[in-house]
Order: sequence, then C-alpha cells, then structure tokens
Amino acid sequence: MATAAASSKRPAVDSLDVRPAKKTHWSQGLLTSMNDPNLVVESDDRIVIIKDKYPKARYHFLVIPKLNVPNLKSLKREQSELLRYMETRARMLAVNYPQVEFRYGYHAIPSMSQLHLHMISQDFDSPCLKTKRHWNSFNTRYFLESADVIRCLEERGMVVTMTPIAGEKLLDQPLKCHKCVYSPTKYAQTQAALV
DNA sequence: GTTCTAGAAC
DNA sequence: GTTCTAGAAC
Repeated sequence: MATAAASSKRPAVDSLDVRPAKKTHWSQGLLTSMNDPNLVVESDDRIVIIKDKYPKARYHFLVIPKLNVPNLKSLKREQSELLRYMETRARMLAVNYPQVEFRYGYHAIPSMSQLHLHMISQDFDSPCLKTKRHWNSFNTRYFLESADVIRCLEERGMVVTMTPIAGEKLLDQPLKCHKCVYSPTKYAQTQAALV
C-alpha cells in the first residue's frame, strides 16, 4: 500500500533511466566526443568532424571515421579511400577559413583510441598548448602528413609508423621554431631579456 | 589525452 | 624564492 502510494506520486520523468553513463576509460574519449553536439561541426554517413577539446591552435579539428578504426596500424590497403575522403572533408572545411594555413596529419603514437586526422592551423596560438610534448607532436616527424600516410598505405598495404620509443624521442626533442631557425635555449632567453 | 602535485633543479 | 619534471590518478 505504502509502496503503491509512493510510486503513484512519483513524476513520470523518474521512470526514465537517468543513471549516469558508465564511466569509460579516458582513452575512449573520442568516441564520446563524436556524439557531443557541442563539439561536432560536420557529419555525414562516413565521418564526423569535431572541434578538438583542447585545441593546440586557433583552429584545431579532428576528422573521425564512423567506421570503427582503432588506429593507423589497423588500416587495410582498401581503406586508403577512406583516408582520402577524410582529408578531402577536412580541406572542404578549410574553405571556410580562407586566410588560415592548415596542416593535415596523424600523430605517430596517439593516446586516444579511434583513428583521427588532425586539421590544425599553423598559428599554434592557444592556451591549451602548454608543453614541449604538445609542440613536438605537431612539429616533428611525430606528425605524419596525411598524404604520406595515404601513400604508404597504398604502396605497402599498411601504415608504417614508428616504435613508441622513437615517438618518445621525438616528443622530447628541444623546442625548435617551425618557421625559422630559432631554438629557445636558456641562453637565448637570457639574451632576449637583455635586449 | 589532462590535471595535480611532490621533489628536483634552478 | 620560482620553475621544471615525472609519476599517479582520472
């Protein structure tokens, strides 16, 4: 009786399952972001383009295939067309930013699961760009040009990247300007302060 | 991937 | 004192 009374008073919304979604491991975050309307900027039957949650430049997007493709290693030769399509969609989006220079590529050893093509403007002006590793992930060979990845897949039937150790080595390299010879050292910083 | 923080380095 | 770094947690 008491139970029946309580349940009859309960508003309809309570009958919906409002339990929070199961916690997923952080490395699966892209699969969540793909479905976040606040992040999605383009979408069709094959791909989703989202804003990077922690943009490392003024414009930083990720093109993600809807097909489950965990990483570069899992790509088969037949899927080079998908990679071409991802780059094409990225370049189509870039048309909206005629004055902005972009690069299109993949991280050699990404931390997040699900293949994602970075489309990043070359200003690298962002409060989220905080560490040497951030910089080097876009400005050393750690950043694999989309065209090179596609060529490799088509010529060799697989994407050849590098070992995690080789990746770490690149991320740990000294900072170096992507436009000129400048390399910020303690000495250079001291001299700059004196000028 | 990010954030936080303790200890090292400056 | 401040800054940098590596490790753990998320």
